Amino acid sequence: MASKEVELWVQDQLHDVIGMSDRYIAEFLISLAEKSNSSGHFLQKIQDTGTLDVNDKVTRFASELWNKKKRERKEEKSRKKNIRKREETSSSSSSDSEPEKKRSNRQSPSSSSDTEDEEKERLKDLEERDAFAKRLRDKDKDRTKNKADKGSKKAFEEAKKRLELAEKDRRSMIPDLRKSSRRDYLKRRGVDKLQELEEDIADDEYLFSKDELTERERKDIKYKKTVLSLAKEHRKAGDKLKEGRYYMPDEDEKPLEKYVEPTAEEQRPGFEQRQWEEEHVNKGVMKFGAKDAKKKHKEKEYDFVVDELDEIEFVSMLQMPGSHEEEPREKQMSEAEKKKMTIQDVRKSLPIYPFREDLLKAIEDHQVLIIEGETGSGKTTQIPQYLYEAGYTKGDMKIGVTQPRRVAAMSVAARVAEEIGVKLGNEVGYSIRFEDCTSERTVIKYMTDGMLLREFLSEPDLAGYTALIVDEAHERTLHTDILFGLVKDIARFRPDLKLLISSATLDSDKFSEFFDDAPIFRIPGRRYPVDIFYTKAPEADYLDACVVSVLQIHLTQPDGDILVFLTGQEEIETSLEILQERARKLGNSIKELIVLPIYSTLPSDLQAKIFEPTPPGARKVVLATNIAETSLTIDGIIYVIDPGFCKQKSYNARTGMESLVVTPISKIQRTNLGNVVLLLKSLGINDLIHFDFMDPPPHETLVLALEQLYALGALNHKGELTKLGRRMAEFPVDPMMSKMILASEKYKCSEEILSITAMLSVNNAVFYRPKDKVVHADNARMNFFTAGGDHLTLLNVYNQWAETNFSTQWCFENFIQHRSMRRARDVRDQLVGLLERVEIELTSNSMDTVAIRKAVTAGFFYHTAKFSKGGSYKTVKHQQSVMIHPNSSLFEEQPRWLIYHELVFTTKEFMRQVIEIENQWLLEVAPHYYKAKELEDGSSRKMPKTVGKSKD
DNA sequence: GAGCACTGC
Repeated sequence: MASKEVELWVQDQLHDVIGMSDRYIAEFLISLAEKSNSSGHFLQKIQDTGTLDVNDKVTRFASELWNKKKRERKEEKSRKKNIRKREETSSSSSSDSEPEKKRSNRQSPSSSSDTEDEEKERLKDLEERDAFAKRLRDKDKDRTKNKADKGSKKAFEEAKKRLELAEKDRRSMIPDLRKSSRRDYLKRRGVDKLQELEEDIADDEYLFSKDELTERERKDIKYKKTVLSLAKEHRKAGDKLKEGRYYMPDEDEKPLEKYVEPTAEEQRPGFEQRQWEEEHVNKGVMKFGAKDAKKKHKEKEYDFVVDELDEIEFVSMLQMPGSHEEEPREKQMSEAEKKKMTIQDVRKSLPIYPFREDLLKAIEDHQVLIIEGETGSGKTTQIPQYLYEAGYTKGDMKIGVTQPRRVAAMSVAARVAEEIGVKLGNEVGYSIRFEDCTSERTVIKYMTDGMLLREFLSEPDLAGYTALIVDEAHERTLHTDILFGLVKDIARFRPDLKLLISSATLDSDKFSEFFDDAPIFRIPGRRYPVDIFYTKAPEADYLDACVVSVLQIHLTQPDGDILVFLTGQEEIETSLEILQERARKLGNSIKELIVLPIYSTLPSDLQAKIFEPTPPGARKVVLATNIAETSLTIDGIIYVIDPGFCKQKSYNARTGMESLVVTPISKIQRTNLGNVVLLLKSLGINDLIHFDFMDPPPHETLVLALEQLYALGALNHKGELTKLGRRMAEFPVDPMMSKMILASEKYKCSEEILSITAMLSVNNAVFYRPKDKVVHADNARMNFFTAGGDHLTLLNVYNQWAETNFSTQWCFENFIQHRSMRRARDVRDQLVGLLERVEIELTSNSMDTVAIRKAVTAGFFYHTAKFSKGGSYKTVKHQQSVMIHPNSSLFEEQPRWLIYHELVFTTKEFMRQVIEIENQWLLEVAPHYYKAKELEDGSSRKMPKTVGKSKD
């Protein structure tokens, strides 16, 4: 936990060290220090950001800060005790004392301490809450029995499809490659990188010559040397190498037939035949980013290219060798041979296989094990099977495996089901939001980490599991972080539960430390060699460079589609135009170039175009945002152009220190913790301040979340979960939303509120607004405007869509994004189920917009703003100046009082999704939070009367 | 008068 004291100290020092100071920089440096395992390491990290010249001052500062943090951590550790009580929330009085104090000062309805009545009410509520929780548990028991087969066929097919298109490994490989390419690009930007590297090595040798080096440091130095020598060789080779690259062909020269000196391999007899076979095998299996071991082809087919016309300067070039290189490349097998390879053979060929026995032994010996292994080592698919084969699932016990992404959970489960030879959903299943493909037979269960978190609600001790694998732990989502704290705790009182934390190389030490120095099991080796090229990417005009690269590839390289990563819609549209224009100019002299854009807000029918097979003789270019990085797979892509730029506007990014922003400061600061707090409280964790987070969120963020939950009525004045809070926890939405949903019971409009919630949760992706049809799109949007505000407009959209029987065509005609609507429907369906679960009836009251708006107010009274002057608003609690977003239906109306759904800071502080309310409602729905005095209008003029019916 | 992208429940 970053203490205020240290932060202030850093801010102070910064003036001296870099001549300026800023809170965010201070926060950033502190978090950097926290993540470093020595002050030297910390200094290196500072250096890596490329923003500070490392001089004496900086060095001294770094060492002081690191030591401060170290001391702080020590103190923290000794203070921490596991205070948590594990039974279903007891009504004991152990609770957060801090927020309580704050609350009683500021917000308690009566300033006096607990009256008798209050105490009675509290106890009654707790009783009701526990009774409710028990009912839920009973319900869950019944339900798990008939989960089987529900929707599993559809899910099975879907997963199969996904599997064919994509394997998990390639999904994670591409982002890894991109990440490392970006990281290195940033690290190495500068004038002469080679020189710097040389100096670096010299420095290392000088600085650490006397120290005992760790394995990694040795590796690191060796790596640097390899890079240097390769790069030097490359330089020497100079033009000779360049010739092998793209160039603009002369008119009469056929680029593809350019003569190349035959290699030894080529001179061996039968080469052409082999080459032909290879080509055809590859045609069959070539897919974008297919880095997986199963498809057997080498990685070299993908070039990461960014270059200017004929000036390609590699900053560094190296091959990360694969441990299996000495074996014949399986790629060279004939198709018939390939088929012979049974699933078992494939399993045995994975890098993890030789370690099977050792691994099982280690798992047997240790309760918690950190598993470190490269992507592609087979850990995700194999370890659960090893455990299964070793009998860990005897007696209907389960092995749980978490994945950070839905598709990963699905496709890996499908893969493993296939390997074991069972139907997906039977012994092997997966569980993700909107889709539960498991049955009572399921013993290996893949799921998203968020799903496991939800599972805690109904099974707080995870009694059904003998082993839990947290895969891709290095991705560190908020969910996994919480999961770590929970499982670490569970492991203490369930010694039979095995805990495996699987991670790529970087962070295993940190995981080990967190899990009380758990041993690390390393799986060495990489299945296939991977080539990485870093280019000295020009910072300016990189868009142009991309376009040039595309054309170069098109003109000079063999068939195969191109994928270009760009940062946003605007750039995609620009390059689309340029490419089409240039291709047109070249006319019939070149093969057809099909340019297709893809970004998240593009309607799905247009998105689908990128999956259509490329016609013979043509080449497809896909211009994509990061969307393609993780969530889709395109056949036929052979060339990937990645300029290494990543737009990352963080909440804090307004400091002008852009290079610092490359590392986001903390996900937690941008996330609403309320949800998490509610979940933890529901799990009986009362003392959140001392919850064992791997990286604790800022203290204030936690306290704020607690305060907000109190105001919403989810916690009582002792910080205990109320019945309302327990019910709210069931909903996978932010607390204000779940409060709004629960409040709809009282106003008899739960149907409407659910629709609104669903629509709000697909935020800002409802209306489609293509650049070339702005006017039409805006008109279409305005046609949906409904008196009262944006929530009602969204409701209107949903209802109209529902009336057309959820028609795609209708969406198309009305500039509505069908994909978002489908998601809204999924969300809504889920919410309907949950509403039933928390014992609330579905009721509809669509005409009474006052009721609907009151329900909204009951959840969002925090977000009240009052008209001030000059078209601007002031938030009631913080007197912050805000504006209505220009897209809002109330942009011109400017009602006196309104509730906003969220604040976004772009060019100004905007309220997005606003709804008109009356100030009196605030007293009705949140009397404990608002005093009548705060809500005085300050004007003699009365508000237009709209009570009972909305205008219009 | 606006406008980076993506993941998860």
